[in-house]
Order: sequence, then structure tokens, then C-alpha cells
Amino acid sequence: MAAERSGGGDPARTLALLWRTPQEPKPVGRKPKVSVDQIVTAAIAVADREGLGAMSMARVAQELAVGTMSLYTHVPGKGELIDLMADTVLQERDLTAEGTWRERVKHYADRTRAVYQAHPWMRDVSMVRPPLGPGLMDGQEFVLAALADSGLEPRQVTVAHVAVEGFVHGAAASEVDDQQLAAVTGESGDSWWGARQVFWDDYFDVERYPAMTALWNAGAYDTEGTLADNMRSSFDYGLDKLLDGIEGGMR
Amino acid sequence: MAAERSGGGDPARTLALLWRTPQEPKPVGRKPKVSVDQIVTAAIAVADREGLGAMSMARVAQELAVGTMSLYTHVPGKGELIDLMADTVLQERDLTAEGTWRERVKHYADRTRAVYQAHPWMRDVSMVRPPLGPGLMDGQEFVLAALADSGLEPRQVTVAHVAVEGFVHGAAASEVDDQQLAAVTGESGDSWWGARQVFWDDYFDVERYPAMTALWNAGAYDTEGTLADNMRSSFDYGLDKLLDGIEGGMR
DNA sequence: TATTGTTTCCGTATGGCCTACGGAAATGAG
DNA sequence: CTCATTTCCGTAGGCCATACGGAAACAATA
Repeated sequence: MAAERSGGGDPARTLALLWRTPQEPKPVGRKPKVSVDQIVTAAIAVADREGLGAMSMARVAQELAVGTMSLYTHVPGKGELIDLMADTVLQERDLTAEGTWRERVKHYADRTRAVYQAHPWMRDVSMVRPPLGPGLMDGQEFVLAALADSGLEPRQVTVAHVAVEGFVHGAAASEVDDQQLAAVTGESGDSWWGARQVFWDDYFDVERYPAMTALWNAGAYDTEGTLADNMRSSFDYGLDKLLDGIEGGMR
Repeated sequence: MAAERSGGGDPARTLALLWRTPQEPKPVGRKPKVSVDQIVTAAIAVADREGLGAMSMARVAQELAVGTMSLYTHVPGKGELIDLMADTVLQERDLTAEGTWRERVKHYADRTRAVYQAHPWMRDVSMVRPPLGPGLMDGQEFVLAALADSGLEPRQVTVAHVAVEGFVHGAAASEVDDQQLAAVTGESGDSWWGARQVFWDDYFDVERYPAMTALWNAGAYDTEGTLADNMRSSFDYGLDKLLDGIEGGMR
């Protein structure tokens, strides 16, 4: 499937939900069987376990022992529900670090990475037209405050911000991609690559790929850790180098 | 939708398709109305125009004036078709640059970025369990060759490779995310943000977000170009800084 | 208690998706 | 003309989001 579209519906309604604009409880009328919070929690639970593809309105309703259409009383549609899910898990980051600007950016990256680890379906949520809720905004503020303390010019802060944000979300996304596929398909990454041993036997052409062959022979791929360990290292390495570059560019 | 899963089917069959293992034309039997190439081309055309979400088997068959089920004679399923589409467009990169290792990595990034621009649905294709076809492999070889020429240790080359690859695909993906959403939903990014003016009016809290407010007041967001221009700048900036960091880490 | 206004619940229906199955149609060889 | 082989594709089953409209629950009022 394609990336999940954030809600394109009425912005005012969506914003009210994201910020949980308190509305005085209705004095009359039938009592609700479910709340927005319950729906969002159930939806996150389903997506955590079975992926965003399995998170259908019918599935969530079933989880809550409620008719499918009842959900539409509380949430405008599936797109908006995904917005609410994303902003909710971003709030789990709990960003309260002290330290140098670099330490704080690193902290932000680690916490964001943890969110993706806990909720791999975040990979499928586009952050280009993001849910403008507290989870997202608090994160933006945190990174921007850190970068502003670095001594960069204001304009440069915003450029660096986009680069950092892109790297963090991008790297976290590819890092959890594998787990997500493992969970959804029931096949582990190791198993998948193992089944493709045929490729190296039947298709890999040593003459066509000399650099890869040389690296292989040099033992560059004889790693100790698991695939997940390697991705983790590259995440840290890449962020470090990116921050090195940003820092170096200031002088 | 969730990220499109690469084909989990029989690896041997998929690899044969990716590398177009030549098979002698059948001497007997009904003549095929369509070829694998035609199917892949039609599928890419549909996805280019209407997004991967619109690329259904029925839609592609319609494009070719053929029954839906006929496609399954030539392609195992939708997942494998997406693999073929992805590897095909990656071949468009045509990587033949000379120059320093940095120039070559930059060239690779630019060409890959161009593929995403031309085929925004690539954003939705997971590259964690990639199609092991010529398009992907030639790209890997190219970057690895460049990085190997940088003077990094073999082990470091592979770590840097994952970081670069992650950055390029991640940044290119978010860069086209906006266009894709514009194409699929029919609403431009500017229009979308405009409709969310309410947020700044009704929800943005100056006291809660001092860093953002300060940057705003300093004119950091008074940019000239379009949203697309800004993302392009950040892509270049981020890659530059990442390569600076990698280069600096060698000494 | 009976009525009325309000709110929530949810069954049905529409139109989409992928693909397993199996028979019909086309083709070349004998 | 027969027949093996290959491709074409209609049908059907089981998913999905959500528009619509009526039924059910509840508080206030008469």
C-alpha cells in the first residue's frame, strides 16, 4: 500500500481532536460506549501487533466490542485516526534532557528512534503534512532550541533542522522496516536473506561487481552482531558525522 | 496504507524475472498478448500518474486491454510486480561519472533523487528487503566503489555505506512525499498548510514554544523560494555535512 | 409516567481490492 | 483432424472505507 495519508478533512475538527480541546460533557443524549482515547489506544495496539495494514476500522471496532460505524461518531475517518495515533506515540518521547546542544540533539534522536522501535508502523506514516499536535510540536521545539544554542545563524538553524529531522525519521524508519516486515509476513530478515542465497550462487557476477567483491574478500562483511546491531551502529555513526559536519561548518 | 511489501514468493522465480533470464520462446501453445516488460511499463505509468495506491492489478490490466487474471500468467503477484517496477526505475540512474570519491557519491545521490522525483511512488517501496536486480546492484557497486576510494578502512566503508544509503533514500523520500500527496489528493502543499492557518491562530502557544517563536521573529522562516526549493537545499546541505563528517573522521 | 429533543449506536449497501480455481480459446505438431 | 501445450479470463470469496438513515438510549420536561 501507499503511505498513509494524514487526514485531509476539516482542519478545525482534526486540531480539536489532536489537542483534545475539552468539551463540556453533553447533558442529554445516549451515553457513549467508547471514547476517542479508547479508540486511539486500541488502534495503536492493533498496529503494534499486526502492522498498519491490519489496522482497519472494522478491526479496531471489534477490539472494542462495538459496531464499526460507531467509530465514526468519535473520529472523522481513518486518516484522522492515524494522525491521532502518530501524535500520541510521539508524546512518549518525554524530552527533558540537559547538556550541550549536541547531547540534546542526540537525546532527541534516541528518543525518536525508541518510538519507531516501539511502534514500527510509524514507518508508514508520512511526516510531510504532519499532525500538528503536541507530540510533534514539542519535538520540533526541543530540536530547534538545541540547534539555536549551537551558535548557528537563525536561517541556518532551520536548514539544519530539516536535515536532522530528515535523517532521524529516515534512519529510524529504515531501521524498523525490517522488524515490521518480520512481524507482518512472519518471516525474519535472516530467513529472508537466507532464502536468497541463490542470488549469490547464480546471479552475482564477480567481474561486474569488483568493489563489492574486494570488500567481501577484505572481510568487511564478516560482522559479529546481528543485522539489527549493524543498523543501530550506522544510525549512530551517521548522526555523529552529520553533527560533525554541521559543527565544522560553523567555523 | 502500509509500505508495499516486496515479493515474498519463490526467490528463484523472482530473480529470474528481475534479471530477465532469457527463456527460449515456447514452440507450441497460444501466443501471449502481453509481455512482462509491457506489464511493468504499464504499471509504472499508472503509478507515476496516480500513485502506487491506484496501481491495482485490475487497473494495469485495463491499461493493457487484457483481463485482470491474465497478468498472473506472467507475474507471480502484486508484490513481485512492485519489485520489478522498483528495479526498473533504479536502472534509469545511468551512473557513469568520473571524479573524486565525493563527486561520485554526490552524483549517485543526485541521480537517485531524480528517480524519486520522476517516480514519487518509490517513497512507498521498502528498500530493506530490496529487489536484488541489476538496478539496485549497480547502484550499490557504484557507491561502494566511491567510498572504497576514499581511504576508509573496509569495515568503515560498509558502515558509511549504510549511513549514506539511508540518508539518500530517506531524504529523497521525504522530498517527494509532498508532490505525491499533492498528486494523489489533488491538494497542493501550500494549500494544505494554508488551510491550517487556524493552527497558528488558535493553538500555537508562544510561551510553550519560545525557540520557534524566537526563530520566527528573527526572520528565519522568511524564505524566498517554494517549499520544494527549501527541501532541495536541505537535501544538498545534509549530504554535504554528512560527507564532511565522514571525511573528517578519516584523519 | 409519557413525551420530546438530543446524542450515540450500528446494519445495510456500494464499490473497491487481491487472487485461487478451473474451464475456454488459441496454437503448432503429428 | 487430433491432441498436447500454453495463455486468457470469468467467477467467486473474503477483505477494505464509509454514506445513509433508522433504532436505541438518555435527560429534561410536562
